[in-house]
Amino acid sequence: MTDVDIKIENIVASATLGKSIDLQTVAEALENVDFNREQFPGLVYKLKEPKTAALIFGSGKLVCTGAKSIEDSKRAIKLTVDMMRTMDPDIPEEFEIKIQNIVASANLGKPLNLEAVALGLENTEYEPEQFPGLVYRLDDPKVVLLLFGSGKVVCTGAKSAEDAKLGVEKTKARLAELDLI
Amino acid sequence: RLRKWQRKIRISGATERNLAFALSELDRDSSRLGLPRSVREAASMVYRRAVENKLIRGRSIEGVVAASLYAACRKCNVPRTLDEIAEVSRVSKKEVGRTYRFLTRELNIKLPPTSPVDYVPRFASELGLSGEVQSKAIEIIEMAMENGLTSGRGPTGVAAAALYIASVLLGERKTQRDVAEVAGVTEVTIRNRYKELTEQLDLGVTL
DNA sequence: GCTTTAAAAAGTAAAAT
DNA sequence: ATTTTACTTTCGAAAGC
Repeated sequence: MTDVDIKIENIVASATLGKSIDLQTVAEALENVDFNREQFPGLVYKLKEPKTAALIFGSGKLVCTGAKSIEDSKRAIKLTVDMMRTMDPDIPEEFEIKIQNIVASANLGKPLNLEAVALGLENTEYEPEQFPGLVYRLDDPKVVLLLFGSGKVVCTGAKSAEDAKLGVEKTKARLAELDLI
Repeated sequence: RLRKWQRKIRISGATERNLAFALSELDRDSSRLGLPRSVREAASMVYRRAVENKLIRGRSIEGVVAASLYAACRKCNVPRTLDEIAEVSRVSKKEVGRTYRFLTRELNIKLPPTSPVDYVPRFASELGLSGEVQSKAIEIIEMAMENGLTSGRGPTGVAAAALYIASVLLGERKTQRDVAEVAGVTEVTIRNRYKELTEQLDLGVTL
């Protein structure tokens, strides 16, 4: 009844190094880097393994996106910071990493009649003219789901894998409760 | 007190000016879209309610007018797409959509997603198709809805494909290109929709 | 609100073959 | 006419306009 397989598709995490960074120096030392201060204050650093992209800021804070597991996300951040430390030895070894958002996909198994779901389910937005998915906002856990006619689902906004899974399970239970699935 | 009174006059003057501007903007957009007076009145009602609830703050009058008109069209079952609204107003599609969501939420306006059926009369008349073809198209759309073939699909694409099929079935054939043009979708979309409809519904004819 | 990043879902669009 | 690329929606953090 509550068995739903979730696949983590993307993780966004942030870290604070506690020391300001000279982005210009980093930008000049590496090739696989994008940096346009006028366009965006962060320097973009991409890793092939794990396949991620890091946004590094002058304040010493950074954001990592693209990882498919929490472990990979942390590993990518450590690799990125190690790279930065080769240019600035003062960057600390220990720093905090916070998972900010987890995007996961799942399949409810049966197709959904989105028109019916839009009428029966609460807190939904469904505008097929603009997007094929129905937006469903859950309060607990505080996540947002995109429901598709195929029965496939995307859950985003979760801070933990547990919440992402819980979000999908609660959605499935609510749909069953309303006889919409 | 005198000053307070003067400010009030100044403010109400500005309020009236803004309302006059909004209504002229509404008239301009409405006439460009060829909308009947009843829809304009419905839109002005939405706009006035937005003003009463102080929903204009931080938003442009043009944007609120465009969103009010978009909502009124849907409520009156003579829908215009966000693209069409954006074209006649000087508001981007994104802004119209965002303001529409805001207004419907704040004013508790609950509108079901646009039905492809509501696009049939307009598209059909622009194509010069008969009432029989329209009825057949609506019949096809209702079958599609019952079989879950409209979930997630754009209403204009479904309406266009249904009209195309109906025109062929009743011997008033229109080209996919002509139907696509009035519906504002591509021929590929019509093709994809009619493939799905003819494959999954018993429409009795091989196209 | 915008800018930048990544990723899935499914529909639609535009450009390439 | 089919394939590829790309944009729509959702989320969050970062610094600054």
